[in-house]
Amino acid sequence: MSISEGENVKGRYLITTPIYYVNDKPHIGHAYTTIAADVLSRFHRLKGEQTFFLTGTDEHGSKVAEAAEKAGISPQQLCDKNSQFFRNAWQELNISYDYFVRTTDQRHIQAVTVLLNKLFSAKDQKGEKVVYSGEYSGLYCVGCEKFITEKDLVDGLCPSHLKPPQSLTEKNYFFRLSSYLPLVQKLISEDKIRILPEEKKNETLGLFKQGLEDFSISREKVTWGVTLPFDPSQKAYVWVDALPNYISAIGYGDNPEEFKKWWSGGKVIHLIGKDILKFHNIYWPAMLLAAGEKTPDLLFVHGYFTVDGQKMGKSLGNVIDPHRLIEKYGSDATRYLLLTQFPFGQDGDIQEKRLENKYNSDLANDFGNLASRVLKLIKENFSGEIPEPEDYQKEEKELQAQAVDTVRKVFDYIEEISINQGIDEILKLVRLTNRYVDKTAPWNLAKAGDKSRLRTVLYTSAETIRVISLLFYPVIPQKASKLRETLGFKEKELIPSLEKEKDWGYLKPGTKIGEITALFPRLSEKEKKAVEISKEKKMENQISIEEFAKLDFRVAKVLEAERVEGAKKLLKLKVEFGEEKREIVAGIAEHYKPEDLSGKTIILLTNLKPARIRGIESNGMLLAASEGGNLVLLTTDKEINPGAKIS
RNA sequence: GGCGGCGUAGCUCAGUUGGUCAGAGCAGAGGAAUCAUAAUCCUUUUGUCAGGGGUUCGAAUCCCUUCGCCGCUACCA
Repeated sequence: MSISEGENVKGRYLITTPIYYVNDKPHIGHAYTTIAADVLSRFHRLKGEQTFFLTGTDEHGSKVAEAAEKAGISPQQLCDKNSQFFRNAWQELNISYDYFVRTTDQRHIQAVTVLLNKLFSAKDQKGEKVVYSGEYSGLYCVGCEKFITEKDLVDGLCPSHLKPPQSLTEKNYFFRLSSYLPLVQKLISEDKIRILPEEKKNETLGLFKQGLEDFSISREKVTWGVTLPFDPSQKAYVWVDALPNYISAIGYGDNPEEFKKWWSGGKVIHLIGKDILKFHNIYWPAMLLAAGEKTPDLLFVHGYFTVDGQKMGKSLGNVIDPHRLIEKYGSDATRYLLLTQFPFGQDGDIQEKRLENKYNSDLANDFGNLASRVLKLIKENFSGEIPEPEDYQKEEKELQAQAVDTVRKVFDYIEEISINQGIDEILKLVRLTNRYVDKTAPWNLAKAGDKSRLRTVLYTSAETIRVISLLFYPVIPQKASKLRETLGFKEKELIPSLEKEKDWGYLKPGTKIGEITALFPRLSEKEKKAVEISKEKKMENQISIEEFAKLDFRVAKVLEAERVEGAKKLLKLKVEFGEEKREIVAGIAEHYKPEDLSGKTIILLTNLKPARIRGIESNGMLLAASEGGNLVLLTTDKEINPGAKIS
């Protein structure tokens, strides 16, 4: 057990995003996580810390194999193609990853093989084998030749083959998660594995209470995957294939020194979305412990967002392609806007209107215009050379103190992954500088011919803008560099360094400034409309008559009823309506005895998606009214034939 | 049903351990200024801090409870 050897070298970071499944196209959700990771990485590099920023694609699994077959190409070709989409998107967004891992890379496969062997030969504290063979049972579609989950079913049928799946059992290898749960739980509650935000830590700890079962690490029927070294008839299942990307990319399988440098020698930060919380917060540390490796230092779980109040989803057609935002706002502004819509770590809503507002107010009006006004004043009054400050007065000293203080605050926030607060501090400094410029009114000093005071004021303003360019660089790298170029920095200094320029006075008087252009041109009303996607907002909680008409309610008669074995609340009912007979399961056993039900007239929703409850398929839902602990069945006021439609 | 989270100005949200905590930004209104991307700066309206009860000298902040929303989960369907 090597948790104690995790004596971190200060200032070395491994920062990761999840690896994205190649069956998806890059969307705004992927972009969000990746941008955040990029911003964090750039902040650490700015501090001069060693940083390894890792992202990549997850490429195995039967879904990929299927998609490839459909497209008439090999799975590898499909992966090559789709993986490239992600790299293109990241290039557009200026993502500075150090390594792009692909689970179909030979080196990844090798690392997974090494890990699997390690796990296979590992024993837990009680001396039991960590990996054991067992049986996995699930719903299997013969057409697809794979297991499908209930969620994938449409009307109880496999959506691609329109056949009911069959229950099937296959041999699998399992990971003895149970042996590591107490330790993982302890590490999490003691913040040895830190989980942020705090709520997500609690949520994770809550999972332990619910009981977690050993999980399967292999599949027999899958062909596109990593072959188990100890059983060639099986492929590694997603979690033992995907999660190890974090170590394969830094040399777990082929470069122990490099691996050690980053993994045990650095602070490991995983950025994840809340959908994969359980796997990263529990499975992954457990696997690492079993393999004798250090557990991650920090798991940051960020939120999900809705778009204009609606969940994002392919079916809803409101998936935002990062391209569109980049076209409208540019790469830097897109980065800024996505990160500032809501606190990192919470769920939030993205609204076109708010993106526009924020672009204009923060970036164009506050920041861009500040740079413009100050630089133009320098150009006009000092023929484009940074003036030499003379006598710093109270106003200057205050602004200086604020600027220096902001640098400290921003880095403090970033250390805690509070990206929003960090950015907010930068914006505060921008506003402060605008206020300073207004208060000192350099244009009046120019008119009055007070050159001495004017020099001091303009130098102070420009120098503060330089500090802002330093702090803003990780968020908006291109624009920040552009601004630095205008401030007169040469190539090597376009990328700032905290060490060199954290103190006041880095900007050298006499430096010739460059050509002044608008950093973030304001969006005109026309441009706003050009890309608008707003749709009629539906009244919440109201449905249309068409929607109601989709519900097929019928009068039905109960033929027989019986208890469901082992279930307190469930009854299995045979019902009849019109010509049709059906079996449904209803949770009414605590209120109705089976013998009282036969012959009863009920109201049945007939076109509800079937569901398996306690192994029995239920093909409809009867209506009942409940209040507190009371429940009564709905029936008809007078006799009517079963099958009668209700509307 | 269980577990967890959330509910603070029109909007997005800050409010560590209870005592200037009733705030910021945006939007709205009025004004100043004119260097600047018609940008900036100043002033300003709205809040039973979801409702109720309790602990306390004192609670948005702790406890109980009700309501609403969200997530996971279950013998909901």
